[in-house]
Parts: sequence; structure tokens; C-alpha cells
Amino acid sequence: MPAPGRPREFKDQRVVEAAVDAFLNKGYAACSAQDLCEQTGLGRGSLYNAFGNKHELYIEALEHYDQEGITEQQRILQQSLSAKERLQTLFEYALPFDFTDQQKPGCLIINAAMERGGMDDDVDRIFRRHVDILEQMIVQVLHEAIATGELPLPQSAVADTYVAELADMAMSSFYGLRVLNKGTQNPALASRIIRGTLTAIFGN
Amino acid sequence: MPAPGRPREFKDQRVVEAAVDAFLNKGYAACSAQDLCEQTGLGRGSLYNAFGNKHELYIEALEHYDQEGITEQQRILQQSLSAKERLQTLFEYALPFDFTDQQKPGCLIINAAMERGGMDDDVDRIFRRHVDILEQMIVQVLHEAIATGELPLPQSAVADTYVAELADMAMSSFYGLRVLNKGTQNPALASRIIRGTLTAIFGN
DNA sequence: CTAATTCTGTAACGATGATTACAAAATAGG
DNA sequence: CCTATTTTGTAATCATCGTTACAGAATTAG
Repeated sequence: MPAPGRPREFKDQRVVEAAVDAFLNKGYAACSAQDLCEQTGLGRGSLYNAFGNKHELYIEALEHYDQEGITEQQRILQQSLSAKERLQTLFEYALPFDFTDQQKPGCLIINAAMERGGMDDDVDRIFRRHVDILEQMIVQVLHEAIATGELPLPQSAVADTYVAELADMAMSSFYGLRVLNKGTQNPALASRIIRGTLTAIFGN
Repeated sequence: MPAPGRPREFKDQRVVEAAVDAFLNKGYAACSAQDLCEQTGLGRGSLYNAFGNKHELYIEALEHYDQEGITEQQRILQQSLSAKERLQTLFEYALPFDFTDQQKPGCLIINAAMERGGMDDDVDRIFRRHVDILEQMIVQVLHEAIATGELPLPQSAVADTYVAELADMAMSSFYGLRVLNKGTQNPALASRIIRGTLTAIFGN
């Protein structure tokens, strides 16, 4: 028994996905209601009726992108591969998003944090949560690598500390990779970053 | 013999520095001519007479910030310290810029690349140049570390390749640090990233 | 002094921003 | 069919955008 009234002519999720593209291409401030209407195919009336305002739609787009990204990263880092191969897969998974013929490629969450971090509590919250989860996943991968012997634990090192620091280094290098990819569009640099990061963690 | 006409009531460099602050706080799109006038203390007439338009002022601000940053990074990485200490100093030098009570802290060059990369040729050019220079400086540091034995070269490794990959990893981790600092405002995370990066390169 | 030149502040411009108002269209229940 | 309800598209609203026009102020050269 559907609610009374005229039924919607669109699926919310499709609209949010189109909004993701719009905000990826233009950023937040430079993305106008006009842009959003064109990308989503909705009229102003429908857009505002369904999503409230530009900021609410932005946050919905960000949360959707966030969820999709976390799910995919989880899938990659839980494959039955060696730790090194799993991290390599994570790093390489980003490349198609960063090297594309779209006008403004890259990662919406990083873009959001750089454009609006510190002045948008929703953005701050989503970014922090995203980072926390990725950090925990990489820690888990490296703990497994210690357990299997793939990652040797130095004599002087405390396992939890050692793993946490290496995991955060890997995560930082991953975020740096995204930034450098987008900014330089240099695949050779990306390749050296990936090899260097894996070498630094696991040795030759 | 100064040029005829009424003399300027401001120093160009001060204005550019004020513009840097304005663009750091608001980004490009969200920073209005009004904002720039307030931050610089100039009237619209003077601003447009002296700098042409918003985008030209933005690029001047970016180039100024770029130059200052490169100079400082050069100073840090050429100190007479061990390679590890120099890299640590570079990483720690960023912390006060990222953890500040300003509304929008961080690095203007990264912000610019994230907001306008791929759609602003001047931004792309400045970012690429900045990255190239930093990359070369880190490569130099690691080559010296190989020469002194501070950084052992694995049997199977080719020195130039090994150094290039580790240097790019360090640079990537540095950019990731900037992003994660700004987005999470988490000094404990920053500390782990720095220690993890140095450990991964130089060992324990 | 005058003339030429440059800078300054204010007002105005047309364009575009986000958002709202509202009438017409489309449905459900009765 | 009728009423209530929701969605849709368009027009309008008010604010702000980047930029320009321009009159007056401040300077130099002569």
C-alpha cells in the first residue's frame, strides 16, 4: 500500500549517484543547483522536495560514496591473498579513479576533507570514520602477516606498536598516492610509490 | 625616479600574503572578492587595478606560497643531520600548519590541486613543479644515506631504483600526512605515521 | 602653478547563486 | 467522480557573485 499522492519518477539512489558525479567534477562550492539538476535529470522542485537543500544532498552523496568505498576496501583487504598482495591490490584499485579522462578525477572523501574540513562537521565526521575503518583493516592485515611470518617482527619492536605504525604509514602513503595521482597525473610516479611502499613494509 | 601618478598605499607582497590566508581559509570558489578585500585591506578598485582579477591573484598567491614552501623544505633537507633526522624534521615541520585553530588549516598547494586540479592549467603546473622538486630533494637525501651507509642497500636492489621508490614512498606518505592531519586533526595518528615512515625506510 | 598619470573608494552592472512559491499533474482512498 | 496528498516544472525572489565605471585624491614633471 503505497502512500497517497503522485509517485516519484526517480529512484533516490540513482539521484544520489548522479550527485556524487556532479560533486566529484565540480566540488561543493562550485557545484550549482543547476549543475545538480542537469546531472540528476531532476527539476529544481523535485530536487529540493526530495533532498531539502544542496548541503543535505552533498552529505547524502558523501555518505553513499563512503559506504561504497568502505565495502570495496573491505572486500579487497579480506581476499585470500598474502598481505603484500592485498595491500598492492588496494593501492592499484585506486588508479582507475585517479587516472581518468573526466575533468576532475579523484576521491570524493579526500576532496571533501580538503575543501570543507574544519568548517563542516558532517564532512569531518565522515572523513574520520572512514579513516578509522581503513586504519583498522590495514592493522588487521599486518597482524595476520606477522602471524604467518610474512612480515618479520624486529627483535626490539613491540608487535602492536610496530603494526600500528606501519599500518598508518601505509594508509598515509595511500592517501598521498591519491593526492599525487590527481595532481600530477603521473602513472610512473604512482608505480614507484606503490613499489616503494610495499618494499618498505615487507622488504625485498 | 618613481613613476608618475599616485603612489600605491600597500606592498604587493603583503597583499599576496593576505590573499594566501584568505584562499587557505575559504578555498578558491568560496572566496569572494569581498573576502579578499577584507583580508587584504584593499578596496575593490585597488585590488582589481593591481592584480587583474580573482584568478590571477589566486595564482600569484599560490606561486608565492609555493616558493616559500620550497625554500623552507630545501633548508630542512640540506641541514647537516642524518638523513633520518632530516626527513623527520620535514614531516614535523608540517604539523603546526595542519594542527591550528584556524578554521581551515592545511597546505594551499594540496588544497588547490584537490579543488582545481584537472581544470586549471596553472594549478596543475605549479603542483607538478612543486612535487618534482620535493621528489628530487628526497632522492638526494636518500642517496647520501646510501653513501654513508645509514641506509643499507639490499643485495638484490639497484641503487637508483631503490632510492627512487623509497623517496616517492616518503613523499607520498608526507602528502598523506598533510591530508590526514587536516581531515582528522589527530596528532597521535600523525605521530604514528611519522614513526612508521621512518622505521619502514631506515629500519629500527 | 598646470598637465599627465596612477591609485583609491564607491556605486553600479549584469549574471548567477541557492532557495521558495505555486499551479498543474498524478496518484490513492472512498 | 471527488478529495486529499504528493510530485513536478516553471517562474520568481532575494542575495551575492566577479567585474567595471568613474569621480576624486595623490603624486611627478615641467
